[in-house]
Amino acid sequence: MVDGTTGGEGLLFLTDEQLRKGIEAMFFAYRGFTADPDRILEGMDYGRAHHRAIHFIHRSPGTTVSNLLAILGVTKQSLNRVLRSLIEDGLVESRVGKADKRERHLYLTPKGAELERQLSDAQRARMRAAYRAAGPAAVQGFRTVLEAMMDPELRRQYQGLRDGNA
Amino acid sequence: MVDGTTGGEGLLFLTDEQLRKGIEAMFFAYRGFTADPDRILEGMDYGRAHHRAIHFIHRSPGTTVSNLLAILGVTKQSLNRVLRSLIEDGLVESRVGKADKRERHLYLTPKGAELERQLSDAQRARMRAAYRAAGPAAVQGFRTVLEAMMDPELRRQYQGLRDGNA
DNA sequence: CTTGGAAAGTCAACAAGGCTGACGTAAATT
DNA sequence: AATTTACGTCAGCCTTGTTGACTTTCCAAG
Repeated sequence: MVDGTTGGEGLLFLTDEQLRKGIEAMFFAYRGFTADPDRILEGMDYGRAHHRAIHFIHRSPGTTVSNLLAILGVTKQSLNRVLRSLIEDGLVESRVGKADKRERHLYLTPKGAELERQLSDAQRARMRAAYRAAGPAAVQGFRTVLEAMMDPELRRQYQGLRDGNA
Repeated sequence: MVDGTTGGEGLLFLTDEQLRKGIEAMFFAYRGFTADPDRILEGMDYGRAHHRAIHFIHRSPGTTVSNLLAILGVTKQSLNRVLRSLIEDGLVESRVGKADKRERHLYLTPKGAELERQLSDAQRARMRAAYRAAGPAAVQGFRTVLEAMMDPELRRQYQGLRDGNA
């Protein structure tokens, strides 16, 4: 179907074989991407789901449960299980909203921030090594392709995200 | 720690903020990456684990269970459950090895190949759209960074993999 | 020929982290 | 006053990962 010779110019990067390579690169790279935090989390009572919650609360302090739900793309029951344990263990604080008292605003406690730092240090270290090895131009391309792979809705989450916290 | 001003030249791509963006890009992009096959699989009795097995059997017909184990990075009990259902349903064929009769060589049946095609068509379509939108230079960078992110052992799996099927 | 160990398969039990459905409560909105 | 929204929770289920124990088959070394 895609023969790479259609245009005669440089469409060889769109062959099925090149696409397969890209697909496998995503698979193997994602394993590396999660490996370090996973290693830190194992042994604690937490897993990848906790890491994700902590990450996004750190990034958007005061975010609501609804916002988090939209970003993470899980059900509230699933998120609640994770959040409950984090709150019980004193890593996350849940404050009733001032303007709208139905909402819960989420913050990392100092203890939560400490774990966040530990996890993201590990993840950033790998990322930094990869970036450094690949160079700025490659990083630019990396980000461009990833962005193009996202669902449009998630792309908006990724780019903007200043909305919703009016 | 990383201030981006150290060299005076172009190290801004190594700031913590840039790294965080990269981390989130991986997170959101991976969701898109798996979304289409997941959608096809839901309703069938299969999941992402079945997809992965089918993909790598398609790519390396005649591969052994051990090889697959090494590539997928799961326990044999986990893989076995998946493989068993695929074999029972007639998507995968397991042939006793000629040279070493302990080994099982795995092949897709026509029915298995048909599902593989369906799944990878969907995944490739998204990949192709992303590649096309980003352009060849970006794709080059994308692959370079992903490769740098892999664990060394997995990078070897990714690159080589003509071995092991003596 | 015997035996050690590798490859594969199987059973049981368990955990994380998804899901649906149903229900409750408080607060905001209409 | 009625409805909708935001959140929490209980119960139950599924997929996919895990460990541990055990068996069968088979190759290869002693």
